[in-house]
Amino acid sequence: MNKGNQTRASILAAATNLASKDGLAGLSIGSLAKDLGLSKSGLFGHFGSKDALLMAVTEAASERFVELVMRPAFKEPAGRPRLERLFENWLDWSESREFPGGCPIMAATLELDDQPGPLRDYLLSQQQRWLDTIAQAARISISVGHMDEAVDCEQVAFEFNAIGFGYHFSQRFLRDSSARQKARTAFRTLLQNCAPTSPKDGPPESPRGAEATEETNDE
Amino acid sequence: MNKGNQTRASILAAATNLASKDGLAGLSIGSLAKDLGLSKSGLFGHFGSKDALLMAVTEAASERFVELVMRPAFKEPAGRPRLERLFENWLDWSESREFPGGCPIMAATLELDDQPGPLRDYLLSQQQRWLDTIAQAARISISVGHMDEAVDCEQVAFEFNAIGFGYHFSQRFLRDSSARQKARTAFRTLLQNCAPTSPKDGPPESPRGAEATEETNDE
DNA sequence: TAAAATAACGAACGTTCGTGCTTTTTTGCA
DNA sequence: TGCAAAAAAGCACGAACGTTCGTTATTTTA
Repeated sequence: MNKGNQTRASILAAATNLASKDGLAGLSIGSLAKDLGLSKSGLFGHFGSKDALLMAVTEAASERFVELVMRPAFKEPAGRPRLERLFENWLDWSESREFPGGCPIMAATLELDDQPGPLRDYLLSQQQRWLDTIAQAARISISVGHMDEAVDCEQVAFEFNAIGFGYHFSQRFLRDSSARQKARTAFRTLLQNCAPTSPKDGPPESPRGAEATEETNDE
Repeated sequence: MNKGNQTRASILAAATNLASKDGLAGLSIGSLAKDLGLSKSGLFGHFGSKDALLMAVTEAASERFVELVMRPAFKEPAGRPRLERLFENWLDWSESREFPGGCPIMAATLELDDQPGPLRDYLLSQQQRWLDTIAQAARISISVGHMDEAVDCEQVAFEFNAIGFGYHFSQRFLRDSSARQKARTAFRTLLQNCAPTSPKDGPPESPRGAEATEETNDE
């Protein structure tokens, strides 16, 4: 590996750390350079602009997410085990030592929800990919008989994701030490509600997500 | 009302707007003054420091939250209706025209999870109050027979909150037009899972939250 | 209506921001 | 070992940041 790419990588690592703690907006080239013992201009030369640096940080984190969270889950057998693995990997990722300030993608997502531009576009595509992966895993779960056919897979993805957000909030902001257990409990309930009508444990119940058109009073 | 308090109020309103879109970190006195047609120093004099301004914005939003979300829910009968009202009010609040960039409290929460100080302390106390309110409403629901006695109310608060976060994400970042419906569905499922063992509709099921000590492999 | 208090102003402070230049140092290859 | 290329540093810029100052204009109180 070149010297250039090498320091570029170390810059990205330090930048990820900083962005994790202070957000993308809180990431300044000056402080980043000081942390690394580099000059501002020397660091700057590696990326050409602040926006390019932010994009590079985001891309790096995103690729790492695929590597650590998504990819290993596909070694699990299709269906419920894969979904469970996706969930556990995500929690692990969220409290990884790699991100002392929490998942930078989630932080960036909430930071950029009203700031259009290529960075938001990229994040959006990645988030949709993530939700698609969950929904697709749910669809496979149905086809292998781990879930009821009436289950709404988009709804499952929504709730899967919601539990993750709730966990992140409880863990990082509230510092609730039982956050992970609560997230696990919520996730188990979610899967349980999706179980086929004749599972080996638990009584039958009405599967969720079948009520596409329902009575909604307002809106 | 004094002239001073009057402009102070208008400053707070404009600042809330700005913070809603760009986050607390993105709120600058210069741009705020320009928006209002004031001088920087004139605006500055009302608060004495940037931190004080941020705190004032947060307090104002928090008080408004109590007024618009929490308070009206207590006009509903105790139990399930109150919980439902809390939830709907929260969703309404989240997409209120008052906050073009989404709930500033939620944004601040995710922004400050690693920045200790009085502002974080205040937000933490408010968030805990919010979660306590939900848990307490669940406890009352049990006592009036709307929920099973085995229900873990802290767990309910966690999931209630998680659905709200998931909604905020889907609505504001993904721009998913069915976000609200998904959130409603998730919430209805949550309540359904908490129903007493002999409800008038739906088959019996194992109530949640009773598994305090369980097998957890790692961690 | 006169006096006291407050609100708002404009200019300037020192600092940090991102970003260009130019120069020096380091690296990798013939 | 010498030399071109790449990397890093140095310096400077214009703008924006939060903040302080002294002064003027406007309210409020007496």
